[in-house]
Amino acid sequence: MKSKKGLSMKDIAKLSGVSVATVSRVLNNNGRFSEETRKKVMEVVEKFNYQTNLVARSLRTNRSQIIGVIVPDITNEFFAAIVLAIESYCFLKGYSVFICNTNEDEEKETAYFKDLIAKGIDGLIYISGKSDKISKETLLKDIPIVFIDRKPNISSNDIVYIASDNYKGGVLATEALIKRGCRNIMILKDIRNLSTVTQRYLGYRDTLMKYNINLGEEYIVNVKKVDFEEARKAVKESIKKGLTFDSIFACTDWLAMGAIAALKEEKIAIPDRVKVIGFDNISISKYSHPAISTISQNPEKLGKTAAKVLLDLIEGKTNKTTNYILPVELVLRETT
Amino acid sequence: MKSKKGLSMKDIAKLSGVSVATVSRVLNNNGRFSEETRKKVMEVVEKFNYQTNLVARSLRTNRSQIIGVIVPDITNEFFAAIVLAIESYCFLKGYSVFICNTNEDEEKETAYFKDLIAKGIDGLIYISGKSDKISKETLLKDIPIVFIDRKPNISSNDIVYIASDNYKGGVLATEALIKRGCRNIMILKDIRNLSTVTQRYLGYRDTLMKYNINLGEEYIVNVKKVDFEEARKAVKESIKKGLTFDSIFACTDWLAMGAIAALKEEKIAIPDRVKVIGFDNISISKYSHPAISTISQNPEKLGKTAAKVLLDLIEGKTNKTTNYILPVELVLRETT
DNA sequence: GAATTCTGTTAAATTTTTTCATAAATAATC
DNA sequence: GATTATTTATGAAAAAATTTAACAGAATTC
Repeated sequence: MKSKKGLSMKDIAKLSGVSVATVSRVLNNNGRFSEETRKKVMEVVEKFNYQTNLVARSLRTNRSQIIGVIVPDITNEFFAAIVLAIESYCFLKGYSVFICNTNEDEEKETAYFKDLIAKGIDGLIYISGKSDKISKETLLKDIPIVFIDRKPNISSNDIVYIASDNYKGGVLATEALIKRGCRNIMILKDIRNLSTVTQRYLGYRDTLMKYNINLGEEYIVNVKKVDFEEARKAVKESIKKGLTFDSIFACTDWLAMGAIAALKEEKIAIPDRVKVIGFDNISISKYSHPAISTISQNPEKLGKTAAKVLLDLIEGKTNKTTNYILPVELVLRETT
Repeated sequence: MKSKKGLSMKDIAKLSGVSVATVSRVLNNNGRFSEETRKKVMEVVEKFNYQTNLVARSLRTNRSQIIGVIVPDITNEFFAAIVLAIESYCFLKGYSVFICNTNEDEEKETAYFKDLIAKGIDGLIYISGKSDKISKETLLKDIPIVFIDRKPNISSNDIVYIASDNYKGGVLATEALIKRGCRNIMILKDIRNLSTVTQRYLGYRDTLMKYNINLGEEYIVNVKKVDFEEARKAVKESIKKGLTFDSIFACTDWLAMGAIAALKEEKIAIPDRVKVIGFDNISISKYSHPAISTISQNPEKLGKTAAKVLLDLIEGKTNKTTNYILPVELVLRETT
């Protein structure tokens, strides 16, 4: 693959009869030059459709106008929406984004992180990553980092954390069920204690306490993976064990989907005998049957906020390290 | 944001008492060096966790180990699955990917294309892009390009086209409906004549002909946008107009979703009075009510194939410009 | 003693930005 | 109006980190 290399500044300089430095000055509107030379240079630039070699610029300036986004799974609608928002904002501001799917694989995360640094990214957005492993290395290079969704267990000047109000979401979901007469509320959640899930759980727990509801450990049903099948099996098992519950707070819409499948199979009427509420408000929750009540997050806002904060940090427009907690909303549909 | 720049080869050279070139040779396992020096160098490299500056390498070698992916909307599950497959394969092979959402905006497409070239990408995957606008510029720089899904209206040595067998999909869908007794089959499709949709339509048309079914123009219902609401409105309008149809072939699952919503609102029984079949087999089609029969594509295979072909082209392992048409499958569910 | 092999050094190349120096033009001073 | 001071425009050269090619010296083999 021989590549017909494009013109370089040197060529432009020669063609327009000035020095390389002058071309650079004109192109970047930086330093002094006469109107006359500007015109001369720009004519040649346009005639030959000259494009700056961004690799060379990056080497020289140590700035790349590139950020990295590390995300578990872009196939997940919620993450995809966040990424889209990041990408859109970055495009507007002249940044490109490296997309890095980790599938929660720590090794892949570390490998990507190193590679991104070596490629000279200006900043990094970490969506729900494992976040602990890289802490030390991260802090050595100091590019700004923004965490979305999952809280990092490290802190630094250049680190910001952005998430939805998961605690409030847990409260809203639980209260919605209690207001509809439920007392035996099962919570269906990821077994790993991710900050997001933990917050939702705490909202649930505190709300039960507030209403003087006391439930045994068996009402906390953990699944190994946030996945339709896992949820279906777990709920089915609880039914088989004879657990009496009148509602399920699923910490994810996909878990809710699985729970509903189990209930249907057992011919348990929704919402009459058991009510269900999910979390995330992914599109499927609206169109599945029955339509799932849920707590909606705003992934666009999460993504845009993250991108904005990161770019501001990169460009030195801010250096405050405040965290952002975005509001959630209760969406009532047919399962409650 | 002062950046504590990492060590350079020069530092490693100094620290291990050899020359820069020697360090390079050791690191790239290129040229000759003694085992002794190798050890000396690697010790220092590991001790200080040296990372090659990929920007400098890229500048010198004119190779970046980066590819670009231009995609209309990563939020679309089908595209997301393709992108994930691309990314996974690239990661395995040591490439990173720039993700570029265009939202079908031609200007954004062109801007991204230029930027990607300036950033020195080694190759490009175009998913269902507008593909015509950039043709000339594309061919000037000669990096290999692989098109997925939508057929480019240009051809070149370095261009490959990969898609599902959309024609066959159209045939399968239409035959499935005919076999279930349908004769008045509406086709619901995107008004833009994208190669994918056109192929599906031709499959439909030819199948009707094969079975001697003759339908008026009014059975071809076009929507401006592939979108739930558009489909709902369009189908509703056809009903109001008094069109008699016993089935709908929707060229996309999302269109099928909208069609079903319209039918439900009009209290038309599915599949008893009207059967529906979609295209793509996105996850929602399985879980919506009634579950949608559809033609399944294999986005993972599309993405992986595209990535493999592109990387082979980049690395000169192949230079054949064959196109790939991947098989589709009929998935029967409740709407037929 | 010549040819071959091995090892390491030096210098050039990639493209852009920046610093420094010089030349030219303009303004300020007496 | 001549001299100095200031401003403006431009070019030359260095720097950024790496790879590669040319080269030189030493060791080995024939």
